Amino acid sequence: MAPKIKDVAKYAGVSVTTVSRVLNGEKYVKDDLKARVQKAIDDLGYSPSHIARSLVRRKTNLIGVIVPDVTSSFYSTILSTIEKTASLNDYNLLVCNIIEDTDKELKYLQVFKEMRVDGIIIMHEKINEEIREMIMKLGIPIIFSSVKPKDQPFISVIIDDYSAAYDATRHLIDLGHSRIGFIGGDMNDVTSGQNRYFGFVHALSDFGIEQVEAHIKFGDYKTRSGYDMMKEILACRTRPTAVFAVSDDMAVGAMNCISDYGLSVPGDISVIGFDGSQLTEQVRPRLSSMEQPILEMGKITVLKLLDLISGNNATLKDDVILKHMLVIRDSCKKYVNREDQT
Amino acid sequence: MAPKIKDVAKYAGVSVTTVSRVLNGEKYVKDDLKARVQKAIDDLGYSPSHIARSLVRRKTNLIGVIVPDVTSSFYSTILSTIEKTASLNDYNLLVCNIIEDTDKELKYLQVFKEMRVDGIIIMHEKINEEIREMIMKLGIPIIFSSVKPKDQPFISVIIDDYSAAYDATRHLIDLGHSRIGFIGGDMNDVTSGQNRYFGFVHALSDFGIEQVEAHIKFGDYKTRSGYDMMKEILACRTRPTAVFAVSDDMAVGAMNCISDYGLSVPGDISVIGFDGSQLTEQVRPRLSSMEQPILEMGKITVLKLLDLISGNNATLKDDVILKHMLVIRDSCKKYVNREDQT
DNA sequence: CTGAAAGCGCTTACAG
DNA sequence: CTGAAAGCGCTTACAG
Repeated sequence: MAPKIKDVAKYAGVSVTTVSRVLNGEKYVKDDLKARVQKAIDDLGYSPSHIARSLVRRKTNLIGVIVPDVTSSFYSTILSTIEKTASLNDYNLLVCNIIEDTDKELKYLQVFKEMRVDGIIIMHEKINEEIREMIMKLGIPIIFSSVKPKDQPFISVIIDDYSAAYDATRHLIDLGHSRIGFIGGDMNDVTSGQNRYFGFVHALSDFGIEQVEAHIKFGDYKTRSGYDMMKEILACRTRPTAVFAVSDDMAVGAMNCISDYGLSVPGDISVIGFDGSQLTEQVRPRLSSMEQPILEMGKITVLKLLDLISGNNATLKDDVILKHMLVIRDSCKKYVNREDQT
Repeated sequence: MAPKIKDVAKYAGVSVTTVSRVLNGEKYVKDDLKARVQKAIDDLGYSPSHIARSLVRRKTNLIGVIVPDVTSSFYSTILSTIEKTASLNDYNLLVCNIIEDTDKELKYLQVFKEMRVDGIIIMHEKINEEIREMIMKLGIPIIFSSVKPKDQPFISVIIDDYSAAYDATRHLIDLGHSRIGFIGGDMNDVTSGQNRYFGFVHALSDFGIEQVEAHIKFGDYKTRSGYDMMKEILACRTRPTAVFAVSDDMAVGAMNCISDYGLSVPGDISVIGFDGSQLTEQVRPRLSSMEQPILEMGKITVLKLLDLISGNNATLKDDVILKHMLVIRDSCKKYVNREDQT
């Protein structure tokens, strides 16, 4: 059995109170006692039970994290920076991977409650009434990262998805494209579904560009659905000359589809993605993308949560809006009218 | 403040012992009492403190996981299946992301100790003396997943990396290639460095194929290094007609390099990867790969660990060796002698 | 079938 | 500066 504080006290010939004091770096311990205790700790290889400490301190230094899909390039990256920031601040992560599974999510929230985690980070916006209620009842500080669920009082760290989508579309327009396809997300998602869609639509209308319904599809953010949606778009009589997909994964799927159908990116169709995941550099042509500041987003999410936990309520009610950034790579080119060419 | 067991007892008019009993589903509680307690629990919205329970039960249902890099396609996939299996068995994951940072790893092992995790999963094999000692002293059940550190008494769930690499090389040989490049891992890693390298080398020699030193490079398993190593290989006077990279990420880097240099995969150079990550399907051409059974590996790792935790020591000393599997996609083709062609 | 009491391994007033 | 004692929120013999 691992030694306990009592063993250390006995070994050092002091009270457990004194041992506790040197453990917690309190002053008011004479140097010689402190030294004896330290020696006892070293000799016995003692380390305090976090469990027991948590119980009395009413603080676990645990953060529960709900990720929609760790295998996604975007989420794994934001998770890695969340982990890093948490670790730097002596917090540990209880990671829960949810793949659109409300029951599992409820179960995990229950676990978070029983574990008495100090805070929670959620990275999806499919918050139904049941989950919403659960969260409210929990009474645990919570922050949403990269999303902002509809009509919820929760704090988010996000970008302005509407403007980001607008700017991405604008980029294609600036390149001379006027037949622009769109592969959106789930329209039940406000942040990554609706906002990005409306950014796209409004950019089109602001520049007097016609919206072709058949060129507008909605996927689930993953590569596979980007592929499938692109396939449907390519089946149309007239094809778009550019496509905007609201996730890099879908954009890559779209690129693959285009190339599997014997067309070229960006020769025949330009493609722009969204997120700024590492996939953008792993594919050829390298994918232009409207990037989220992923590392900063994860970091700020944790810092903000730690603020909430320590009760810094000043101005904490506000969302943090980070800046998006267009990163141009090789998947988009200027539109050239083929007929003019000949 | 959240209600405690005492509050429930008072509300229901019974002792805390009785409440505890219905909480733990013990028999020997009269139905009417049980009903009253259940009602009290529901009315008060009570849920037991996992912290307090852990303290007395000496069991936390926590598994500490050390991942070398969650943003890697391979590790995020194995992590997701580990999480799934753990969750199904009512275990939770404390996730630690290590990027070759011994200090952080030691710190985390210390945290695992203080947290009194029930078990540990480690997914890298860079176990130096310090870490080894730490692990031994911990006295916590531990399993290595996908790797087997050199000269350590720890149990691993792995494939036969030597044979897998041999078979991957053999595939290229069967396709008629005789100038075969190799992008290996860290030769300090027995599993993914040495074993794969020797599998490659022995396949060559078994088939009487010359080993060209200039075509043999070593990276760090990531896309970037696959790119850089391929660049060095391409700088040689004679180029290989096929390349085997010991991770899919590096293989993709190699493919990208080849294509950036105006050559084609598999037209000019065939490429085969290793792991079977989802990247294989996300790139074009789709990457042939010597695949590890990732999902099974993660699952078995957890189940084996749970066995260890519950003290099933029978035959537990043995590693689990899973089967590798060659998955042929579009990145390799039969070698055709250009001179014969003309 | 039920409850009072001890104990899990710590921290924290309180008293000296 | 130091220690005895209470308490964190549970479970588990033990007794009845």
